[in-house]
Parts: sequence; structure tokens; C-alpha cells
Amino acid sequence: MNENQLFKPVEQKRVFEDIANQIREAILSKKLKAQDRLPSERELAEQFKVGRLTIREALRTLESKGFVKVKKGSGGGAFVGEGDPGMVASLIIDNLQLEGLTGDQITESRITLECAGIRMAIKNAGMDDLDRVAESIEATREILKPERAGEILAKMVEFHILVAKASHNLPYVLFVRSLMEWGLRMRKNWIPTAEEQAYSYQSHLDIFRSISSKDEKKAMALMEEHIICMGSLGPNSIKM
Amino acid sequence: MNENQLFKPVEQKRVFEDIANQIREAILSKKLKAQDRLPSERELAEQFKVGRLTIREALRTLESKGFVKVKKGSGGGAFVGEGDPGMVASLIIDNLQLEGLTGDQITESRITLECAGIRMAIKNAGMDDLDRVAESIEATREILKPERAGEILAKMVEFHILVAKASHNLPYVLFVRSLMEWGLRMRKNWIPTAEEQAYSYQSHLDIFRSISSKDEKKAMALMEEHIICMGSLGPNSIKM
DNA sequence: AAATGCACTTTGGTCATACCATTCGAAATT
DNA sequence: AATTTCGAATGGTATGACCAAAGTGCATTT
Repeated sequence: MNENQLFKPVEQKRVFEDIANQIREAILSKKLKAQDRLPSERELAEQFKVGRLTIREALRTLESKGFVKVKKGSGGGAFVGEGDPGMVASLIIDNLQLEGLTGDQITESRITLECAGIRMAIKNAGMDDLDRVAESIEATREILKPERAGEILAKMVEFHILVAKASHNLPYVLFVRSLMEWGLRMRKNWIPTAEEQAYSYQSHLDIFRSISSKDEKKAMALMEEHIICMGSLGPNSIKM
Repeated sequence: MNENQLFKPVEQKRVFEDIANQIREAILSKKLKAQDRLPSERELAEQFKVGRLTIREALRTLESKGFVKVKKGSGGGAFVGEGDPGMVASLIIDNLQLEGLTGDQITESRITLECAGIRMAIKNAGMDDLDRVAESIEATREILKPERAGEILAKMVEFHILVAKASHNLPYVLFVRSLMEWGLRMRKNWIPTAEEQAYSYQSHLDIFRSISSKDEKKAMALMEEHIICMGSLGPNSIKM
């Protein structure tokens, strides 16, 4: 690392970056709250003394990172966002893929995180959190029919996310969500067999019961086995 | 969730989004490799049959997400990126902050992840990985002087990231990196006392030795204590 | 021959203007 | 009062122009 360099390269800032940063800081420091509406592009252009295009480029970068949402028409404009976990999860996977992510790494980190996360879930979950998991599992049973097989994958993912949410730990939820995002991409159009569906359902149910009864060891063991097993199913088993 | 809807709202796509997605897909599917140069904005405008401005907006979103890097001047243009973990880590924290992240949640997820990660580190680390950690710790000792206190924070963070890298698990490294990013932000301009520095140094050394000798339990226990202790130090201890 | 300096070309950065499409709300109509 | 209509606000796109930076190569100087 070169933090000891005497000279650092001059940062050639672009105007729209500066504007984007000003707005970003205002949002992060809560000077602008969620749902607040920014002035229109034309007004911002006047205020910042730049062209409208420059404002647009700043808003584009902010929008793409979830800081604002842009709406058209009268009463439209840029509105301060509240974060977009889905977008971040997607971006996480995109970037990891650029770095050379493999399916094995996903499975390994899922085991590491989700097993460890069970401890947080058991510690922090309220009745409502567990209820939501139970409901989701119940809803999954309704779907265990050949003609609704297309919906099963989303439900499988939902279980893991709901368990993560039971931890009430935002970073952890986001991480799990991004790991699940990978599975969703790899298995697009994948229709699990009846056996695979039955296994997944039963496995989720067992894990849930262990968590409910606060049997940490058992829940972790079940989760590990479940992730390993699912990791070898479907298109996922083919390494990237 | 409403995946059962009969009709979905017509997706009002913006042209630049479509273009950005086409390029994004090309990059993710490796049709465009890292370092490849895209045609100039003017050429792209011709190819896509749109105005140059539209191309620019597409490139802006791609650039802000790390898919491309843009250089000026002759021989410049948009070049395919290789991912930007630093940017992603920063974005992760930004978004979590928008969702209402607290310092306690960071400490909790750090304990959960970094302790569990020790297992991966012990399992996957090669000699070179351990050497890098040892070097970093050694370099930290050189800095344990009042006049170089400003550099100490970066070194403290480096230790945790190097241990994470020893796991050879890309998602995990990124997650740890983002959690450390939070600490860096909260403690900007924080100068630890001599005692705090000494504690941190000794603590890192102990953890490293436990990992080297593959003493999983001890390493995890030390890491947990270390994270808790550090969590109560500096500006970090003030909740957000 | 090597180093310097200068002009030229390419390419992104910014501005200004114009026009379109959408959206919302107020006015007009029934 | 409900509905329809229309207009103003606002983002989306296109054109054209000019500036600034960065590389290239040639000419000049040493």
C-alpha cells in the first residue's frame, strides 16, 4: 500500500461527480430525508450554475446507486430513496462475478454465514419473525404441485431470507440476500423434481423447528447439510 | 409478493437503461473482457442509433457500478472494468445507513462473520496468506509511535481484511471489507491512545498465532473479545 | 542522436436549445 | 358531483457546438 507517498496524483474531478457527492452527503447526513423531493433538473441547474445535462449525469449516478428515484411528469422529479437492498444484492453478485466468483465459494460462504447466523436468529427473533417463517413454509406446501413448480424457487429463497431477517441484523440480511441472488440467477428456469421439492420443504421445516426450540446445534447441522445438498442440485452444480 | 399477477405493468424502459443493460450483459457473459475498450461515445451513438447524450447516460450508470472505467483524451474511451470491491463496500454501507444501520448491528455481524470466517481461514489459508498477515502485524509495530498515530487505523483494518482474504472466499472478503468500511467512516480523524494501540497490536498478534497453530476455538474466542472491545472504543461507541 | 517543445487529432466533459412523452391537477363539461 | 379535457410541469432524447485533456508525431533545439 502506498499511503506513505509524498505526492498523490491530482484528482481530476468532474463537475457532475462533485454535485452527486454534495447530494449524496446531504442524504447520508439526513439533511435530506427519504421521500423528500429535490428541485427539478432545471432548477438544480440554476442553483449549481451548471447545465441541465450535468445535473442529469449527477442524478443518473445517484439513481443507479439507489440514493434517489426519478419520476416523470408534473409533480415528478428526483426523490430521496430509502436504500434498495435488491439492487445492492444484485450489484454485489455482479462485482463478485467480475472478480471470478465460483459456485463453490458461494456454497462455502453460505454455510459459514447462515450457520453462524442461526445464533443471531435464535437470540434476536421475536414471535412475529418466527410466525412469518412458519407462514412461508406453510405457503410453500400449497405450491408443492407439478403445475406450480415455477413458483417454488422463489419460495425456497424466501425461507432463507426470512430466517436471516429474524436476526434483526441489517448487514447480515443483505449478505444472505446477495448470496441467494446468485442462486436465483444460476437456476433461472430450473424446475426442481418432486423429490427435490419434497426434500427442500421437509428440510426447511426441520430447520425451522430447531430454531423455534432454540436448538442451536441441531439447527446449524441441519442448515449445513441442507446448503450442501441444495448446492449440488440443478444448474448450480455446474461451476461458473 | 405478487408473482401470481395475471398482468404486469408495462415496463416503461428508458433507452439508456436498455443500452446499459446490453453492455452489462455483454460484460457479465464475458463477451467483453476486462480491459477491452468500447467504441467511442460518438461511434456507439451511431451503432445504437441514438444521440450521444443517451450513450453518456448509459455509460454513467455502468461507470458508477464499476462495470466500465472512462478515460479522456486520444486513445481514451470506456474500458471494461474488473470489479471494484472498494466501491461496492462503500455502497453497501451507504445503503445500510439509509435503512437504519446501527453500530451495535455492525459489532454483532462482525462477531458473527469474523468468528465463523476463522474456520475458513484455517482451512483454506496457504503459507503466503499467513505471511502477509504476519508482515502486516510486523509493519504495525513500526508504527506504534505517537507521531505516526494517524496511520494506525488503516493498519488495524488491514489485519481483519488480510485474515478474511486468507479464506480465499470472495463473498466473505467483500462482506468483511464493507463492515470495516463502516469503522473507517465512523472513526475518521480518530487517534487511538497508546494503550488502545498496544491492546490492538497484542490482540491481533494473539489471534494470528492462534490461527497459525490452527487453534480454532481460541482464535474465535479471542476475535470475539477483540471485536467487542474495539467496538466500545472511539467515536464508534456513540451510536448512530 | 537525444531531448524538448509544439501542433494536431481523438475523445470525453459541458453547455444551450429544442421538442417529445408522460403525468398530475385544475378547469371545463356533462 | 362525476367525468372529461386540457394545459403546465418535468423528465427523456436529439443536435450541434465548443472546451479540455491526453496521446501522437513532427519539428526544433541542444
